[in-house]
Amino acid sequence: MTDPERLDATELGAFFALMEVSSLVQHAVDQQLRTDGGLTNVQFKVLMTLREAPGGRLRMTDLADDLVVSRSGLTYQAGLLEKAGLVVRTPSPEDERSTTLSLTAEGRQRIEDVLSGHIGVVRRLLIDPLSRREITALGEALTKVRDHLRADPPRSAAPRARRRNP
Amino acid sequence: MTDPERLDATELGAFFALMEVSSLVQHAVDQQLRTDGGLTNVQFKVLMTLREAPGGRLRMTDLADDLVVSRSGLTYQAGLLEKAGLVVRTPSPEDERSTTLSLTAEGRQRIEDVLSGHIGVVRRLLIDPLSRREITALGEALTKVRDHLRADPPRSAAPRARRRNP
DNA sequence: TATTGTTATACTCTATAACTATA
DNA sequence: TATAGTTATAGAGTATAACAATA
Repeated sequence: MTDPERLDATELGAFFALMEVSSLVQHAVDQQLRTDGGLTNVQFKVLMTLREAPGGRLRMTDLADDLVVSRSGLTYQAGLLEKAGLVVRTPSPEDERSTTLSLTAEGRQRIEDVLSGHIGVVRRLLIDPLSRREITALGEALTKVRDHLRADPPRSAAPRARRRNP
Repeated sequence: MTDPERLDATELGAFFALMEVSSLVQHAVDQQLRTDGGLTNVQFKVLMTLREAPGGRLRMTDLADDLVVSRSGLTYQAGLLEKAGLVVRTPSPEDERSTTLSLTAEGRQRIEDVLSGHIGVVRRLLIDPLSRREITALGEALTKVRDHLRADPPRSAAPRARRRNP
């Protein structure tokens, strides 16, 4: 199609706008999570992932894979969250090697405390400035890109080989 | 308009797609910069900002403001870049307190070495999957959001008060 | 032997505060 | 007094490798 080593003004504009907007939104969200719930973004993701999981619990390794972090990194974050009472670590009955990380009632409450502000930030910064039409167009374009990225993951984003009980 | 504490499926989809796409693209770009030029994203930004500046040079403080980092943080990065020969620090003649950071020939070359791969990644991941129409729509929506974000900066993203020689 | 999770450790990056030198 | 830049220092977070327990 076009020269692969060049981007025209429209293409470059879309790229720069994407990076700037996501960075500003991310920054605002980080701040909101910290202010409203004393959570970092990673910690929020841990809690949200647990909440989505059946029973609000996941094995450490599976969770680490979901979040694409090292197991030792997750151990560190789980320690912080457990100390805060938002999560508990319990040995798994079926496999004594495993640890199950479970959301506590406090953890669920913390998500509640934070979620409406979270949504508020997103709405105010990203949604409100756009017409319905533009939101749809934005979502469709980005979803298309995401599907391509997932189909052909850029090396480092590739999910780890998932070892399931054989 | 709508309930500020809720986002419908379309709105939520746009938000999630934005965060996932930007994160994957950022990750791919980081890797490309590291592989092709041994540069982190911050270092690349330093070099690019210098290249855009008249004479390829900027005062440390001005550069720190541009990049929204602390001066000590920039000192650290400037040290790395200088050790790599991509940049030189020279005392300013007009104001003996100031240090001017300048791009070296090597620094310019390094940008060249990295830039086509950089553009290639962006094209391959973000541009190629989209039609021309979609690229335009994406850029327009994001530009609109960006303009709003800049007009009403989310606290922490506010540019610092710029002290100019009074 | 392989896997789970933790620990010990090292490294990168960032920022705050103290400091030096100019203005 | 105020500003420019560096340095000393500390803190957060990440990962790799070694380890203990279990499969």
